Amino acid sequence: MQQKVQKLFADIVDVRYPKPACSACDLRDLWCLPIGLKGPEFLQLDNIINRRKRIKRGEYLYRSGDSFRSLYALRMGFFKTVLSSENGQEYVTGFHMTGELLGLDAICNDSHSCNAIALEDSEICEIPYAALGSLCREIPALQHQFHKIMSREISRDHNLMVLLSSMHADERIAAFLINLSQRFEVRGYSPVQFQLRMTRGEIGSYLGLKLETVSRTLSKFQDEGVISVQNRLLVLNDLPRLKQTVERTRPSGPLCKN
Amino acid sequence: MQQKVQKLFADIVDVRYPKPACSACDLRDLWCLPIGLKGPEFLQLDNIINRRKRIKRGEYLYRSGDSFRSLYALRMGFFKTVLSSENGQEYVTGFHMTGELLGLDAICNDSHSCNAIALEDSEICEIPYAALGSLCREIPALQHQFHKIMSREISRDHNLMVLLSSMHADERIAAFLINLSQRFEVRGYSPVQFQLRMTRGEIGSYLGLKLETVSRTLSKFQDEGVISVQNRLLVLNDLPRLKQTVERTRPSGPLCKN
DNA sequence: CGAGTACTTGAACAGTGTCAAGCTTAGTGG
DNA sequence: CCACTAAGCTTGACACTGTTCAAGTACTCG
Repeated sequence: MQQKVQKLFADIVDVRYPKPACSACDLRDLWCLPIGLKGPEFLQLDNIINRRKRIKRGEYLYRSGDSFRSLYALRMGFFKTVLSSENGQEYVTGFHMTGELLGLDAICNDSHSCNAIALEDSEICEIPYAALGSLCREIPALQHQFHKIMSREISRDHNLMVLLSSMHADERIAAFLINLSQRFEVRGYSPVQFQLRMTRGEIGSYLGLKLETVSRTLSKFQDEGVISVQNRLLVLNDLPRLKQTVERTRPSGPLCKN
Repeated sequence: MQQKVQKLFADIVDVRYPKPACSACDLRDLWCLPIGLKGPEFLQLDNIINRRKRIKRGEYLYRSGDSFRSLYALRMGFFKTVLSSENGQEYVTGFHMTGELLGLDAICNDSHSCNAIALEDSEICEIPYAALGSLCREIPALQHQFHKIMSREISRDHNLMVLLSSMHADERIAAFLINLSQRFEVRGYSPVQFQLRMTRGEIGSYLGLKLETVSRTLSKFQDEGVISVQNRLLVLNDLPRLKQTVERTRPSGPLCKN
Protein backbone atom coordinates (compact mmCIF):
# COMPACT_ATOMS: atom_id res chain seq x y z
CA MET A 1 0.00 0.00 0.00
CA GLN A 2 2.87 2.34 0.72
CA GLN A 3 4.33 1.71 -2.68
CA LYS A 4 1.00 2.50 -4.21
CA VAL A 5 0.91 5.84 -2.45
CA GLN A 6 4.44 6.68 -3.48
CA LYS A 7 3.71 5.82 -7.05
CA LEU A 8 0.70 8.04 -6.77
CA PHE A 9 2.91 10.85 -5.56
CA ALA A 10 5.19 10.50 -8.54
CA ASP A 11 2.20 11.09 -10.78
CA ILE A 12 1.09 14.08 -8.79
CA VAL A 13 4.35 15.97 -8.64
CA ASP A 14 4.23 18.63 -11.26
CA VAL A 15 7.77 19.41 -12.27
CA ARG A 16 6.75 22.55 -14.10
CA TYR A 17 6.25 24.20 -10.73
CA PRO A 18 9.24 26.02 -9.32
CA LYS A 19 10.62 24.95 -5.97
CA PRO A 20 8.33 26.43 -3.37
CA ALA A 21 9.86 29.27 -1.39
CA CYS A 22 8.74 30.01 2.13
CA SER A 23 10.13 33.49 1.67
CA ALA A 24 7.69 34.08 -1.14
CA CYS A 25 4.79 32.19 0.37
CA ASP A 26 1.73 34.18 1.38
CA LEU A 27 1.25 31.88 4.35
CA ARG A 28 4.03 33.57 6.27
CA ASP A 29 1.59 35.51 8.40
CA LEU A 30 -0.47 32.45 9.14
CA TRP A 31 0.31 29.64 11.49
CA CYS A 32 2.82 28.01 9.19
CA LEU A 33 6.40 27.32 10.23
CA PRO A 34 8.22 30.47 9.10
CA ILE A 35 6.67 32.85 11.64
CA GLY A 36 9.34 34.87 13.36
CA LEU A 37 12.13 33.97 10.95
CA LYS A 38 14.53 36.54 9.54
CA GLY A 39 15.55 36.96 5.93
CA PRO A 40 18.40 34.49 5.57
CA GLU A 41 16.65 31.92 7.73
CA PHE A 42 13.85 31.75 5.22
CA LEU A 43 16.26 30.54 2.61
CA GLN A 44 17.51 27.80 4.89
CA LEU A 45 13.95 26.62 5.39
CA ASP A 46 13.34 26.85 1.66
CA ASN A 47 16.28 24.59 1.09
CA ILE A 48 14.97 21.64 3.05
CA ILE A 49 11.52 21.63 1.48
CA ASN A 50 11.62 19.02 -1.20
CA ARG A 51 8.98 19.89 -3.70
CA ARG A 52 5.43 20.96 -4.05
CA LYS A 53 2.83 18.26 -4.54
CA ARG A 54 -0.68 18.50 -5.79
CA ILE A 55 -3.27 16.24 -4.27
CA LYS A 56 -6.57 15.96 -6.02
CA ARG A 57 -9.86 15.74 -4.22
CA GLY A 58 -10.36 12.30 -2.69
CA GLU A 59 -6.68 11.35 -2.85
CA TYR A 60 -4.57 10.36 0.12
CA LEU A 61 -1.62 12.40 1.31
CA TYR A 62 -0.63 9.53 3.58
CA ARG A 63 -2.25 6.47 5.07
CA SER A 64 -2.29 4.92 8.49
CA GLY A 65 0.75 2.67 8.72
CA ASP A 66 2.86 4.56 6.20
CA SER A 67 6.32 5.10 7.55
CA PHE A 68 6.92 8.61 8.76
CA ARG A 69 9.50 10.74 6.99
CA SER A 70 7.95 14.15 6.50
CA LEU A 71 5.49 16.65 7.77
CA TYR A 72 3.28 18.39 5.28
CA ALA A 73 2.41 22.07 5.18
CA LEU A 74 -0.91 22.61 3.53
CA ARG A 75 -0.08 25.21 0.92
CA MET A 76 -3.61 25.49 -0.35
CA GLY A 77 -6.71 23.39 0.00
CA PHE A 78 -8.66 21.41 2.51
CA PHE A 79 -7.99 18.03 4.16
CA LYS A 80 -9.58 15.71 6.64
CA THR A 81 -7.71 13.26 8.84
CA VAL A 82 -9.43 10.04 9.85
CA LEU A 83 -8.70 7.16 12.19
CA SER A 84 -10.16 3.91 10.95
CA SER A 85 -11.18 0.93 13.03
CA GLU A 86 -10.74 -2.74 12.21
CA ASN A 87 -14.36 -3.10 11.23
CA GLY A 88 -13.99 -0.40 8.63
CA GLN A 89 -15.56 2.43 10.58
CA GLU A 90 -13.94 5.81 10.15
CA TYR A 91 -13.60 8.62 12.64
CA VAL A 92 -12.74 12.12 11.51
CA THR A 93 -10.18 13.62 13.88
CA GLY A 94 -9.71 16.93 12.14
CA PHE A 95 -10.32 19.26 9.24
CA HIS A 96 -7.28 21.11 7.98
CA MET A 97 -7.05 24.36 6.10
CA THR A 98 -4.43 26.32 4.21
CA GLY A 99 -1.38 27.02 6.33
CA GLU A 100 -1.73 24.13 8.72
CA LEU A 101 0.78 21.37 9.35
CA LEU A 102 -0.19 17.72 8.90
CA GLY A 103 1.43 14.58 10.24
CA LEU A 104 2.41 15.73 13.74
CA ASP A 105 0.84 12.67 15.33
CA ALA A 106 3.20 10.38 13.41
CA ILE A 107 6.43 11.42 15.12
CA CYS A 108 5.81 9.28 18.19
CA ASN A 109 5.43 6.01 16.30
CA ASP A 110 7.66 6.63 13.31
CA SER A 111 4.58 5.83 11.28
CA HIS A 112 1.37 7.60 10.45
CA SER A 113 -1.57 6.69 12.62
CA CYS A 114 -4.30 8.22 10.52
CA ASN A 115 -5.25 8.82 6.90
CA ALA A 116 -5.04 12.30 5.42
CA ILE A 117 -7.47 12.80 2.57
CA ALA A 118 -7.96 15.87 0.40
CA LEU A 119 -11.50 17.26 0.43
CA GLU A 120 -10.66 19.55 -2.44
CA ASP A 121 -7.82 19.82 -4.93
CA SER A 122 -4.88 20.87 -2.79
CA GLU A 123 -1.20 21.66 -2.77
CA ILE A 124 1.20 20.70 -0.03
CA CYS A 125 4.85 21.35 0.82
CA GLU A 126 6.74 18.32 2.02
CA ILE A 127 9.06 19.01 4.96
CA PRO A 128 11.44 16.14 5.73
CA TYR A 129 11.37 15.69 9.47
CA ALA A 130 15.07 14.91 9.85
CA ALA A 131 16.04 18.08 8.01
CA LEU A 132 13.56 20.12 9.99
CA GLY A 133 15.10 18.77 13.18
CA SER A 134 18.56 19.83 12.07
CA LEU A 135 17.35 23.26 11.15
CA CYS A 136 15.54 23.66 14.47
CA ARG A 137 18.87 23.06 16.12
CA GLU A 138 20.32 25.99 14.20
CA ILE A 139 17.43 28.43 14.35
CA PRO A 140 15.89 28.91 17.80
CA ALA A 141 12.95 30.86 16.39
CA LEU A 142 12.07 27.96 14.12
CA GLN A 143 12.38 25.52 16.98
CA HIS A 144 10.07 27.56 19.14
CA GLN A 145 7.58 28.00 16.35
CA PHE A 146 7.52 24.27 15.76
CA HIS A 147 6.91 23.61 19.44
CA LYS A 148 4.14 26.18 19.43
CA ILE A 149 2.43 24.46 16.55
CA MET A 150 2.50 21.10 18.32
CA SER A 151 1.35 22.68 21.55
CA ARG A 152 -1.48 24.42 19.77
CA GLU A 153 -2.61 21.09 18.36
CA ILE A 154 -2.77 19.73 21.90
CA SER A 155 -4.72 22.74 23.17
CA ARG A 156 -7.11 22.50 20.31
CA ASP A 157 -7.71 18.81 20.95
CA HIS A 158 -8.43 19.54 24.61
CA ASN A 159 -11.04 22.09 23.62
CA LEU A 160 -12.57 19.58 21.28
CA MET A 161 -12.63 16.99 24.05
CA VAL A 162 -14.63 19.39 26.20
CA LEU A 163 -17.00 19.93 23.32
CA LEU A 164 -17.42 16.20 22.81
CA SER A 165 -17.88 15.41 26.45
CA SER A 166 -20.23 18.15 27.47
CA MET A 167 -22.06 19.86 24.64
CA HIS A 168 -25.43 19.18 23.10
CA ALA A 169 -25.92 18.72 19.38
CA ASP A 170 -26.89 22.33 18.71
CA GLU A 171 -23.97 23.65 20.76
CA ARG A 172 -21.53 21.40 18.92
CA ILE A 173 -22.76 22.47 15.51
CA ALA A 174 -22.74 26.14 16.53
CA ALA A 175 -19.18 25.84 17.87
CA PHE A 176 -18.14 24.07 14.69
CA LEU A 177 -19.59 26.75 12.44
CA ILE A 178 -18.01 29.54 14.49
CA ASN A 179 -14.67 27.76 14.35
CA LEU A 180 -14.87 27.43 10.57
CA SER A 181 -15.94 31.06 10.32
CA GLN A 182 -12.93 32.26 12.30
CA ARG A 183 -10.54 30.13 10.32
CA PHE A 184 -11.88 31.44 7.03
CA GLU A 185 -11.70 34.99 8.30
CA VAL A 186 -8.05 34.66 9.32
CA ARG A 187 -7.33 33.46 5.80
CA GLY A 188 -8.97 36.47 4.23
CA TYR A 189 -12.27 34.90 3.29
CA SER A 190 -15.71 35.94 4.41
CA PRO A 191 -16.48 34.79 7.95
CA VAL A 192 -20.21 34.76 7.29
CA GLN A 193 -20.49 32.99 3.97
CA PHE A 194 -18.54 29.99 2.86
CA GLN A 195 -18.69 26.63 1.22
CA LEU A 196 -18.53 23.48 3.35
CA ARG A 197 -15.98 21.04 1.96
CA MET A 198 -17.23 18.05 3.92
CA THR A 199 -20.38 15.95 4.02
CA ARG A 200 -22.90 15.98 6.86
CA GLY A 201 -21.61 12.54 7.76
CA GLU A 202 -18.06 13.82 8.10
CA ILE A 203 -19.19 16.72 10.26
CA GLY A 204 -21.10 14.26 12.39
CA SER A 205 -18.15 11.93 12.71
CA TYR A 206 -15.98 14.81 13.83
CA LEU A 207 -18.52 16.12 16.33
CA GLY A 208 -19.73 12.79 17.67
CA LEU A 209 -23.15 13.04 16.07
CA LYS A 210 -25.04 11.08 13.43
CA LEU A 211 -25.48 12.70 10.05
CA GLU A 212 -29.23 12.90 10.60
CA THR A 213 -28.70 14.97 13.72
CA VAL A 214 -26.34 17.30 11.86
CA SER A 215 -28.91 17.74 9.13
CA ARG A 216 -31.74 18.33 11.59
CA THR A 217 -29.74 20.85 13.58
CA LEU A 218 -28.76 22.81 10.49
CA SER A 219 -32.42 22.82 9.45
CA LYS A 220 -33.40 24.03 12.90
CA PHE A 221 -30.87 26.87 12.78
CA GLN A 222 -32.20 27.79 9.39
CA ASP A 223 -35.79 27.81 10.61
CA GLU A 224 -34.73 30.13 13.41
CA GLY A 225 -33.08 32.43 10.88
CA VAL A 226 -29.63 32.11 12.43
CA ILE A 227 -28.13 30.63 9.29
CA SER A 228 -29.05 29.85 5.71
CA VAL A 229 -28.02 26.56 4.14
CA GLN A 230 -28.21 25.51 0.55
CA ASN A 231 -26.45 22.23 0.15
CA ARG A 232 -22.85 23.05 1.06
CA LEU A 233 -23.22 26.82 0.88
CA LEU A 234 -23.53 28.37 4.31
CA VAL A 235 -24.49 31.88 5.34
CA LEU A 236 -24.23 32.87 8.98
CA ASN A 237 -26.98 35.47 9.37
CA ASP A 238 -26.66 35.98 13.09
CA LEU A 239 -23.17 35.23 14.34
CA PRO A 240 -23.84 36.73 17.81
CA ARG A 241 -26.78 34.42 18.37
CA LEU A 242 -24.72 31.50 17.18
CA LYS A 243 -22.06 32.41 19.72
CA GLN A 244 -24.71 32.71 22.38
CA THR A 245 -25.72 29.13 21.70
CA VAL A 246 -22.24 27.98 22.66
CA GLU A 247 -21.58 30.35 25.57
CA ARG A 248 -23.52 28.15 27.98
CA THR A 249 -20.81 25.55 28.07
CA ARG A 250 -17.72 27.05 26.55
CA PRO A 251 -14.59 26.83 28.65
CA SER A 252 -12.82 30.07 29.42
CA GLY A 253 -9.22 30.96 28.76
CA PRO A 254 -7.38 31.58 25.55
CA LEU A 255 -9.15 29.54 22.92
CA CYS A 256 -7.39 28.58 19.76
CA LYS A 257 -8.80 30.62 16.93
CA ASN A 258 -7.55 28.60 14.03
CA MET B 1 -3.18 34.59 41.76
CA GLN B 2 0.20 33.88 40.22
CA GLN B 3 1.95 35.32 43.21
CA LYS B 4 -0.16 33.17 45.43
CA VAL B 5 0.95 30.07 43.59
CA GLN B 6 4.58 31.07 43.68
CA LYS B 7 4.38 31.70 47.39
CA LEU B 8 2.82 28.30 47.68
CA PHE B 9 5.75 26.82 45.80
CA ALA B 10 8.20 28.43 48.17
CA ASP B 11 6.47 26.60 50.98
CA ILE B 12 6.49 23.35 49.11
CA VAL B 13 10.10 23.22 48.07
CA ASP B 14 11.90 20.97 50.43
CA VAL B 15 15.49 22.06 50.51
CA ARG B 16 16.59 18.93 52.33
CA TYR B 17 16.15 17.03 49.13
CA PRO B 18 19.20 16.79 46.91
CA LYS B 19 19.01 18.18 43.41
CA PRO B 20 17.20 15.61 41.32
CA ALA B 21 19.36 13.74 38.88
CA CYS B 22 17.93 12.32 35.70
CA SER B 23 20.89 9.98 35.57
CA ALA B 24 19.83 8.47 38.87
CA CYS B 25 16.11 8.62 38.24
CA ASP B 26 14.27 5.34 37.89
CA LEU B 27 11.99 6.90 35.30
CA ARG B 28 14.68 6.62 32.66
CA ASP B 29 13.03 3.63 31.05
CA LEU B 30 9.64 5.26 31.06
CA TRP B 31 8.33 7.95 28.77
CA CYS B 32 10.25 10.72 30.48
CA LEU B 33 12.65 12.97 28.61
CA PRO B 34 15.98 11.16 29.04
CA ILE B 35 15.19 8.17 26.82
CA GLY B 36 17.96 7.60 24.34
CA LEU B 37 20.50 9.85 26.02
CA LYS B 38 24.10 8.86 26.60
CA GLY B 39 26.08 9.22 29.84
CA PRO B 40 27.37 12.77 29.61
CA GLU B 41 24.14 14.02 28.15
CA PHE B 42 22.32 12.99 31.29
CA LEU B 43 24.42 15.38 33.28
CA GLN B 44 23.57 18.22 30.95
CA LEU B 45 19.91 17.53 31.45
CA ASP B 46 20.43 17.28 35.20
CA ASN B 47 21.96 20.71 35.15
CA ILE B 48 18.97 22.53 33.77
CA ILE B 49 16.47 21.01 36.19
CA ASN B 50 15.99 23.52 38.95
CA ARG B 51 14.80 21.65 41.96
CA ARG B 52 12.41 19.05 43.13
CA LYS B 53 9.05 20.19 44.41
CA ARG B 54 6.52 18.38 46.48
CA ILE B 55 2.88 19.03 45.81
CA LYS B 56 0.40 17.78 48.34
CA ARG B 57 -2.93 16.30 47.43
CA GLY B 58 -5.36 18.95 46.32
CA GLU B 59 -2.69 21.56 45.62
CA TYR B 60 -2.15 23.24 42.26
CA LEU B 61 1.02 22.79 40.24
CA TYR B 62 -0.11 25.62 38.00
CA ARG B 63 -3.31 27.43 37.17
CA SER B 64 -4.94 28.54 33.97
CA GLY B 65 -3.53 31.94 33.12
CA ASP B 66 -0.21 31.47 34.91
CA SER B 67 2.61 32.56 32.68
CA PHE B 68 4.50 29.68 31.14
CA ARG B 69 8.13 29.17 32.07
CA SER B 70 8.60 25.50 32.72
CA LEU B 71 7.42 22.04 31.94
CA TYR B 72 7.00 19.61 34.79
CA ALA B 73 8.06 16.01 34.87
CA LEU B 74 5.95 14.03 37.27
CA ARG B 75 8.56 12.31 39.40
CA MET B 76 6.05 10.48 41.53
CA GLY B 77 2.36 10.81 42.10
CA PHE B 78 -0.88 11.48 40.29
CA PHE B 79 -2.36 14.62 38.74
CA LYS B 80 -5.43 15.72 36.91
CA THR B 81 -5.59 18.61 34.47
CA VAL B 82 -8.84 20.53 34.13
CA LEU B 83 -10.19 23.23 31.88
CA SER B 84 -12.68 25.47 33.66
CA SER B 85 -15.50 27.44 32.11
CA GLU B 86 -16.67 30.92 33.02
CA ASN B 87 -19.63 29.57 34.93
CA GLY B 88 -17.35 27.55 37.16
CA GLN B 89 -17.82 24.20 35.49
CA GLU B 90 -14.71 22.05 35.29
CA TYR B 91 -13.71 19.58 32.61
CA VAL B 92 -11.02 17.01 33.24
CA THR B 93 -8.76 16.78 30.20
CA GLY B 94 -6.33 14.23 31.55
CA PHE B 95 -4.99 12.09 34.35
CA HIS B 96 -1.24 12.01 34.67
CA MET B 97 1.00 9.41 36.22
CA THR B 98 4.61 9.06 37.26
CA GLY B 99 6.98 9.79 34.40
CA GLU B 100 4.69 11.99 32.37
CA LEU B 101 5.32 15.55 31.30
CA LEU B 102 2.86 18.30 32.21
CA GLY B 103 2.37 21.73 30.71
CA LEU B 104 2.86 20.97 27.01
CA ASP B 105 -0.33 22.78 26.08
CA ALA B 106 1.04 26.05 27.48
CA ILE B 107 3.81 26.57 24.95
CA CYS B 108 1.50 27.95 22.27
CA ASN B 109 0.09 30.76 24.41
CA ASP B 110 3.02 31.49 26.69
CA SER B 111 0.56 30.85 29.48
CA HIS B 112 -1.07 27.80 30.98
CA SER B 113 -4.52 27.05 29.69
CA CYS B 114 -5.56 24.55 32.32
CA ASN B 115 -5.17 23.80 36.02
CA ALA B 116 -2.94 20.95 37.16
CA ILE B 117 -4.02 19.55 40.50
CA ALA B 118 -2.40 16.79 42.52
CA LEU B 119 -4.73 13.88 43.29
CA GLU B 120 -2.20 12.44 45.70
CA ASP B 121 0.95 13.75 47.36
CA SER B 122 3.38 14.08 44.49
CA GLU B 123 6.84 15.15 43.50
CA ILE B 124 7.71 16.97 40.31
CA CYS B 125 10.86 18.07 38.52
CA GLU B 126 10.71 21.56 37.06
CA ILE B 127 12.23 21.86 33.61
CA PRO B 128 12.67 25.47 32.44
CA TYR B 129 11.46 25.57 28.87
CA ALA B 130 14.09 28.01 27.63
CA ALA B 131 16.90 25.81 28.94
CA LEU B 132 15.28 22.71 27.53
CA GLY B 133 15.12 24.42 24.16
CA SER B 134 18.82 25.23 24.29
CA LEU B 135 19.67 21.70 25.25
CA CYS B 136 17.51 20.27 22.49
CA ARG B 137 19.60 22.29 20.08
CA GLU B 138 22.72 20.55 21.38
CA ILE B 139 21.43 17.01 21.79
CA PRO B 140 19.51 15.62 18.82
CA ALA B 141 18.32 12.60 20.81
CA LEU B 142 16.76 14.86 23.41
CA GLN B 143 15.13 16.96 20.73
CA HIS B 144 13.63 13.92 19.09
CA GLN B 145 12.45 12.53 22.38
CA PHE B 146 10.75 15.81 23.21
CA HIS B 147 9.00 15.85 19.85
CA LYS B 148 7.91 12.28 20.40
CA ILE B 149 6.36 13.15 23.72
CA MET B 150 4.37 16.00 22.23
CA SER B 151 3.37 13.84 19.29
CA ARG B 152 2.27 11.08 21.62
CA GLU B 153 0.07 13.54 23.47
CA ILE B 154 -1.61 14.43 20.19
CA SER B 155 -2.13 10.79 19.26
CA ARG B 156 -3.53 10.04 22.65
CA ASP B 157 -5.96 12.91 22.41
CA HIS B 158 -7.14 11.70 19.03
CA ASN B 159 -7.87 8.29 20.47
CA LEU B 160 -9.77 9.90 23.29
CA MET B 161 -11.75 11.95 20.80
CA VAL B 162 -12.82 8.74 19.08
CA LEU B 163 -13.83 7.33 22.42
CA LEU B 164 -15.85 10.43 23.27
CA SER B 165 -17.52 10.66 19.92
CA SER B 166 -18.45 7.05 19.37
CA MET B 167 -18.46 4.86 22.45
CA HIS B 168 -21.22 3.95 24.85
CA ALA B 169 -20.90 4.39 28.58
CA ASP B 170 -19.83 0.81 29.25
CA GLU B 171 -17.27 0.92 26.46
CA ARG B 172 -15.83 4.17 27.74
CA ILE B 173 -15.49 2.89 31.27
CA ALA B 174 -13.96 -0.37 30.07
CA ALA B 175 -11.46 1.50 27.89
CA PHE B 176 -10.63 3.77 30.77
CA LEU B 177 -9.98 0.88 33.16
CA ILE B 178 -7.85 -0.93 30.61
CA ASN B 179 -5.85 2.21 30.00
CA LEU B 180 -5.22 2.67 33.72
CA SER B 181 -4.32 -1.00 34.00
CA GLN B 182 -1.71 -0.74 31.25
CA ARG B 183 -0.22 2.40 32.68
CA PHE B 184 0.10 0.85 36.11
CA GLU B 185 1.66 -2.27 34.61
CA VAL B 186 4.31 -0.29 32.73
CA ARG B 187 5.22 1.35 36.01
CA GLY B 188 5.69 -1.97 37.75
CA TYR B 189 2.40 -2.12 39.60
CA SER B 190 -0.29 -4.75 39.33
CA PRO B 191 -2.37 -4.36 36.17
CA VAL B 192 -5.35 -6.06 37.77
CA GLN B 193 -5.60 -4.43 41.16
CA PHE B 194 -5.14 -0.78 41.93
CA GLN B 195 -6.47 2.19 43.76
CA LEU B 196 -8.38 4.88 41.88
CA ARG B 197 -7.06 8.32 42.72
CA MET B 198 -10.02 10.20 41.33
CA THR B 199 -13.70 10.51 42.17
CA ARG B 200 -16.52 9.11 40.07
CA GLY B 201 -17.31 12.65 39.11
CA GLU B 202 -13.81 13.21 37.77
CA ILE B 203 -13.93 9.99 35.80
CA GLY B 204 -17.25 11.09 34.40
CA SER B 205 -15.96 14.51 33.49
CA TYR B 206 -13.04 12.94 31.65
CA LEU B 207 -15.20 10.42 29.82
CA GLY B 208 -18.13 12.67 29.06
CA LEU B 209 -20.51 10.90 31.45
CA LYS B 210 -22.36 11.89 34.60
CA LEU B 211 -21.07 10.50 37.86
CA GLU B 212 -24.25 8.50 38.29
CA THR B 213 -23.61 6.75 35.01
CA VAL B 214 -20.05 5.96 36.05
CA SER B 215 -21.28 4.52 39.31
CA ARG B 216 -24.00 2.49 37.64
CA THR B 217 -21.63 1.10 35.03
CA LEU B 218 -19.08 0.06 37.63
CA SER B 219 -21.88 -1.64 39.57
CA LYS B 220 -23.01 -3.40 36.42
CA PHE B 221 -19.48 -4.65 35.70
CA GLN B 222 -19.29 -5.87 39.26
CA ASP B 223 -22.62 -7.68 39.01
CA GLU B 224 -21.31 -9.37 35.88
CA GLY B 225 -18.19 -10.44 37.74
CA VAL B 226 -15.85 -8.61 35.39
CA ILE B 227 -14.50 -6.37 38.13
CA SER B 228 -14.73 -5.90 41.87
CA VAL B 229 -15.06 -2.43 43.34
CA GLN B 230 -14.83 -1.37 46.93
CA ASN B 231 -14.81 2.40 47.07
CA ARG B 232 -11.64 3.33 45.21
CA LEU B 233 -10.08 -0.13 45.22
CA LEU B 234 -10.44 -1.86 41.90
CA VAL B 235 -9.85 -5.46 40.93
CA LEU B 236 -10.07 -6.45 37.28
CA ASN B 237 -11.22 -10.07 37.45
CA ASP B 238 -11.65 -10.61 33.75
CA LEU B 239 -9.39 -8.36 31.71
CA PRO B 240 -10.11 -10.23 28.43
CA ARG B 241 -13.82 -9.67 28.79
CA LEU B 242 -13.20 -6.03 29.59
CA LYS B 243 -11.19 -5.75 26.41
CA GLN B 244 -13.93 -7.46 24.48
CA THR B 245 -16.32 -4.78 25.63
CA VAL B 246 -14.20 -2.16 23.88
CA GLU B 247 -13.24 -4.09 20.75
CA ARG B 248 -16.53 -3.29 19.05
CA THR B 249 -15.55 0.29 18.42
CA ARG B 250 -11.83 0.58 18.97
CA PRO B 251 -9.85 2.11 16.15
CA SER B 252 -6.99 0.09 14.78
CA GLY B 253 -3.40 1.12 14.41
CA PRO B 254 -0.72 1.62 17.01
CA LEU B 255 -2.54 2.69 20.13
CA CYS B 256 -0.74 4.61 22.78
CA LYS B 257 -0.29 2.38 25.77
CA ASN B 258 0.61 4.95 28.35
C1' DC C 1 -17.41 11.21 66.89
C1' DG C 2 -19.57 14.35 63.75
C1' DA C 3 -19.94 16.87 59.43
C1' DG C 4 -19.24 17.08 54.89
C1' DT C 5 -18.16 14.75 50.79
C1' DA C 6 -18.48 10.87 47.95
C1' DC C 7 -21.14 7.20 46.36
C1' DT C 8 -25.25 4.19 45.16
C1' DT C 9 -29.71 3.32 43.46
C1' DG C 10 -34.45 4.28 41.70
C1' DA C 11 -37.85 6.43 38.60
C1' DA C 12 -39.18 9.65 35.12
C1' DC C 13 -37.66 12.20 31.30
C1' DA C 14 -35.17 14.17 27.34
C1' DG C 15 -32.04 14.11 23.62
C1' DT C 16 -29.94 11.34 20.06
C1' DG C 17 -29.70 7.35 17.59
C1' DT C 18 -31.99 4.08 14.51
C1' DC C 19 -34.64 2.80 10.73
C1' DA C 20 -37.07 3.98 6.77
C1' DA C 21 -38.70 6.51 2.88
C1' DG C 22 -38.33 9.95 -0.37
C1' DC C 23 -35.92 13.85 -2.34
C1' DT C 24 -31.92 16.49 -4.41
C1' DT C 25 -27.55 17.09 -6.35
C1' DA C 26 -23.41 16.04 -8.69
C1' DG C 27 -21.05 13.28 -11.68
C1' DT C 28 -20.95 9.92 -15.72
C1' DG C 29 -21.46 8.34 -20.09
C1' DG C 30 -24.11 8.10 -24.20
C1' DC D 1 -26.84 18.20 -23.80
C1' DC D 2 -29.59 15.06 -21.46
C1' DA D 3 -30.62 10.92 -18.94
C1' DC D 4 -29.16 7.99 -15.52
C1' DT D 5 -27.08 6.66 -11.30
C1' DA D 6 -25.03 6.87 -7.04
C1' DA D 7 -24.18 9.55 -3.32
C1' DG D 8 -25.67 12.97 -0.28
C1' DC D 9 -29.32 15.03 2.16
C1' DT D 10 -33.88 15.76 4.62
C1' DT D 11 -37.59 14.43 7.42
C1' DG D 12 -40.65 11.44 10.28
C1' DA D 13 -41.69 7.93 13.83
C1' DC D 14 -39.99 5.32 17.35
C1' DA D 15 -36.52 3.18 20.56
C1' DC D 16 -33.09 3.54 23.79
C1' DT D 17 -29.19 5.29 26.29
C1' DG D 18 -27.85 8.35 29.53
C1' DT D 19 -29.37 12.47 32.25
C1' DT D 20 -31.88 14.58 35.84
C1' DC D 21 -33.82 14.69 40.21
C1' DA D 22 -34.20 12.71 44.54
C1' DA D 23 -33.37 10.02 48.56
C1' DG D 24 -30.58 7.45 51.27
C1' DT D 25 -26.02 5.26 52.57
C1' DA D 26 -21.14 5.02 53.37
C1' DC D 27 -16.74 6.96 53.70
C1' DT D 28 -13.10 10.24 55.14
C1' DC D 29 -10.95 13.50 57.76
C1' DG D 30 -10.69 16.82 61.04
